[in-house]
Amino acid sequence: MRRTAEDKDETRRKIVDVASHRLRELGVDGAGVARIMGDAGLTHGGFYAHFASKAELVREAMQAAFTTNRKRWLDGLERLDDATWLRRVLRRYLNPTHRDTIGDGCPFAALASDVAREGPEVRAVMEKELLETVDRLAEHLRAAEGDRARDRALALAALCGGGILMARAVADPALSDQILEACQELAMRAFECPRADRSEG
Amino acid sequence: MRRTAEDKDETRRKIVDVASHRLRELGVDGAGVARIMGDAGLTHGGFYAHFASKAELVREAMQAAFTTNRKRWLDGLERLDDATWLRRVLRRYLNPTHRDTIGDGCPFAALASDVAREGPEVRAVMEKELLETVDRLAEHLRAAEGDRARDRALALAALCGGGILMARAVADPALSDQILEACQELAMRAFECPRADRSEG
DNA sequence: TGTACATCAGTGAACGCGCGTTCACTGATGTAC
DNA sequence: TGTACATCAGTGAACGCGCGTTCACTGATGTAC
Repeated sequence: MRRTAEDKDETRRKIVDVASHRLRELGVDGAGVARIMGDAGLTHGGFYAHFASKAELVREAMQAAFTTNRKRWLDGLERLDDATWLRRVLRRYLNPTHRDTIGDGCPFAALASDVAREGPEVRAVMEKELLETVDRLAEHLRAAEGDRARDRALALAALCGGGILMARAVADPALSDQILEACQELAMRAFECPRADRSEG
Repeated sequence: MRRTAEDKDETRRKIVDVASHRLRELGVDGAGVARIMGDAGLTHGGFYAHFASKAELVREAMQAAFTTNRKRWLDGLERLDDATWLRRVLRRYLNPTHRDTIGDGCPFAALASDVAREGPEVRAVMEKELLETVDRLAEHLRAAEGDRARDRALALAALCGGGILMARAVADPALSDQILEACQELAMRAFECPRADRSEG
């Protein structure tokens, strides 16, 4: 069954991709090596031909999830003015579909309390990826906020992540929707960009 | 070794108390029945004389943690005007000591992404307890926000919980402190109560 | 071109371990007479 | 008051299970001659 180096790379990417979804859905403890390998169409024994440990996979999968998600939230909005840009990003992120598809969604929201219990290596990956996103947000706050743009972006990220987390932690769907709306509104107000009407795809 | 009914109640309370701390520290999966019973000074076999299942304990422990924490954040501030009250609550909650003592801290922040993966019973407990806290916050926003007080309080809770979660998820202590400060500042601005100086215990 | 050999991605059984849960038991206590 | 019995909180061994990890192996491929 030997394949070329390219085949091996492809298998490895497949494992990371599956893991990035299963980790978000099931948590770091909940997503086992055997389950991930099985979903990638492999048996669990071969895992250590690709990764030194589960911890290494967790780090890579988290990184991959962040990369995909940044594109999802931020791409395609390049030509908008800052206020409109922010409104669009908030509406994309604090969104019922995002809330309901945890396996595809924001890895901070999916894994925040798991990562708080992990060691410094995992937290370092989370930090690097969060800051990458925060910097992207800060670019669009700089004109209004100047030197405080990064601090504002940190708090905005906390509000957004916290909003999704709270919306997922309650039982009543109507309340959950209300949380998402309320977080959007507070963010709009904090950044002085009044809420637009509901039109947009 | 039979004890009176009062002794049994006390044992049960002890188990719930230990569990409420261990769950926050180690997560729902990480805090095992044997570990919790051991820390309560018992053997694990006796667990089912007190609880129908681990899930039942998780629900009770979460509830107990919320009750203790509400007192911790909200008590002793009764005579303050709304703006000062909010400033004090934010400084108590978005606090490095709170961040560093996860086992004693806010159960939403400790367990948010765990609970997002749990069934409706656990989420119902989380919802009930979150709303109890949100109502307490809303009382102090009503004068300024009127009918929107509850929505504002929901978003404020998301910002605070998200702030602690993010502060715990990063590796660099200085950045972590900065996140806590930035969240306080954004909340102050959103509720138009300018930041006071650092004095207060 | 044909044959022999080396490589190594992936297989599948097995390791020790801790999980939630069950259960026969022990032994201090409360109750009945 | 003294004795016999019933109660049941707590003990500790055991259950099946899935975990992360290890390892001897298989067999398709690339390379050497």
